[in-house]
Amino acid sequence: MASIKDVAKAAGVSVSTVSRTINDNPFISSATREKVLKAIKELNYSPNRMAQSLSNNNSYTITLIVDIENEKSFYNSFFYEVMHGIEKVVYQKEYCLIVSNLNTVLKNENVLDWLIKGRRTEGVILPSSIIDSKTIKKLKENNIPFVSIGEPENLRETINWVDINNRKAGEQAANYFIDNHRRKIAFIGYDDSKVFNRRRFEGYKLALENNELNYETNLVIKGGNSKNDGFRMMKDLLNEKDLPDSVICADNLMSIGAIRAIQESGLSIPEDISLISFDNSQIAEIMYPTISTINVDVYELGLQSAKLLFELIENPGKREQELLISTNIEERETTEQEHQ
Amino acid sequence: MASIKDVAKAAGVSVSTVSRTINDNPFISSATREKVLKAIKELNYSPNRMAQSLSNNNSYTITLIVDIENEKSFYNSFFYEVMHGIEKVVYQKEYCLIVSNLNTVLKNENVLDWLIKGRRTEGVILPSSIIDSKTIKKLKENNIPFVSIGEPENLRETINWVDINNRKAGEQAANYFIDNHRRKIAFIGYDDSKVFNRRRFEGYKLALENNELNYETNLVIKGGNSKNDGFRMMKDLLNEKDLPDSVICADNLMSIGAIRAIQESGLSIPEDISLISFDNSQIAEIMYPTISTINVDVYELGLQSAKLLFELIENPGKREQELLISTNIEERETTEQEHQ
DNA sequence: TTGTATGCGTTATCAT
DNA sequence: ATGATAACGCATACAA
Repeated sequence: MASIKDVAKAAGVSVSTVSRTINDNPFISSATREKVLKAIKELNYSPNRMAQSLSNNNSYTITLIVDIENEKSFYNSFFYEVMHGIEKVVYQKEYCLIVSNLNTVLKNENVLDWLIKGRRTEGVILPSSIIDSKTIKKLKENNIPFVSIGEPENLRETINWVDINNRKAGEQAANYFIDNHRRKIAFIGYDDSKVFNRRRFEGYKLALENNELNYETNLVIKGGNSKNDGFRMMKDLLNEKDLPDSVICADNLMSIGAIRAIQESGLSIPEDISLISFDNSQIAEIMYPTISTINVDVYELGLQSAKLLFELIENPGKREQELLISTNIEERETTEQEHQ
Repeated sequence: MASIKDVAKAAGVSVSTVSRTINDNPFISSATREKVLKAIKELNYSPNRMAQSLSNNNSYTITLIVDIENEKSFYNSFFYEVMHGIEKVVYQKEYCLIVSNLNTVLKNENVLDWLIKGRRTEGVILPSSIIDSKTIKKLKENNIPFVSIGEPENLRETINWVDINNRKAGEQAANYFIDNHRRKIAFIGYDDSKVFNRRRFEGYKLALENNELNYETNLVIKGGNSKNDGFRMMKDLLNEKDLPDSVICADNLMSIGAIRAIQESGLSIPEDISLISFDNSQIAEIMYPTISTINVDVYELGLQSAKLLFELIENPGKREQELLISTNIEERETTEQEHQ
């Protein structure tokens, strides 16, 4: 493989001149530039990134830490979509994207420490779930810019983060029903241990209040996100004396069980009970009936995270930012479109 | 950040000695080793990977090229699961995994060229779909070991590849039905433009022949893999005079439509028609009924690919290998377990 | 505008 | 067993 020296020799100039040509240095005559460019082409030369890295003290690499509880739990393709958004901007910047699992351990330390100590990354994008004061301290001490995927919780420090606008999303869901003359809007799968879930619930409540609707506690069911959870919660709801005319599922999987419960009870969707869920995956489209959702653009989430990260890399000392990605409603068969 | 020089100074030895200590060189007295180790700990020293890369001419990085037709088509989490398998072995080897999209373009060249020319990768794992003679030539010329995810097609060259044992999988599906005294086994979604699909079909045929069952062409329906495809194909099948007693879906999504069609016709699953599909995702588990599948271990596929890649990296000139990952049957509600 | 020399942090060769 | 030094490929301060 040709090195910068070979090019210099071939072009009859010094290595510095070649280096300047590569890096678009303005102080170079167009005559010699042509010579150099010609030699570069003839030798099929391309700078060695490793050497550039060492010289510039820049790894030209950013890292995505992915949060997988265990090897078999990657059902949820959330991070995969996030990754593609990130990828887009990273390669545009001529950086590389390295991906690693949160619980990878190397030489008795976690990947993040390993990457930082090896000077292999210029910035990191990581899930809010793993961010604590210790991690923040470490990253800051090493001057590694980072952005959190998801709103962090229980944190004294202000950090940069990007998330879906879940409060607005909850509001959107409730407003949609209200616009469609639904008045008894249930919210199932409420789980206040998860920020995104709590935010959606807040939005739901807010929309009710803004429309002077009563907030009925018996229409809010707490629970998890499995299909069985959804089934049970919906059953509970259907056992009440007065039924809801619409349901917001706080997360995606539970909606499948909930729909099943409604169908089993003999009620029809969307006529008797209209249903909306939150999603970004194919599930909503493959079910019978297809599920109306507040569409969550996870690709955009990744894209914006990466953009923010590069802003931090390029302008150190920038103020912390919080960014919320807006959602939109995707009407499918579990809702009807009366209001249009 | 402390460099090897700082450590040398602190320990009162030369940089060579420190380097030897780091690299477990045997010709070093335990006394000085202790001194060096102590200094390393005190200075919190860690070797700079960029410098090691330059000196050793090793990027300590391997690349996964992911095949995404467009930004919105990452529904299928196939590559995400593959990635986790790869990740596992890559970091075990203290390498990094960089991930990039197939159609990323940099400086008028594709990522692969860019990575190779920048000496940023020691090996690459890429989908069979993008492997052609030109790509092979390029990789071989640059001495970059590579392994294909999936059996390649229309290739003169022999290359290293890993795939699911799809023929065996097809056989497994058919044999399962045969063992359960099903005799009219349909195969829907046959698509001979896809290797994995064709292999499954071959296995299906093989199992029939081995059991002296008639191969009935009207029980084989060609088609795609959408839920609507599945619905239509199953409808076609149900319009025949003699119905199948069991159905093998050549791919996952179509099974959802197929099940729907059976249900609409008033037949029951699995009593009247038993159904099996191929999958590795959550879909099979969230449907009503849950779908029996030939379980495809995509994580293992990634893991083995990476293992093979490192074998190639460590033993250049090794003979080409083909590796098939075996499948197993996951019985769920669309089949009954008579044979046990 | 161009060239020379030095440094980036390692490893490897050759002494000792 | 240890040390001095060149080399890896590039960027840059300084000199010309």
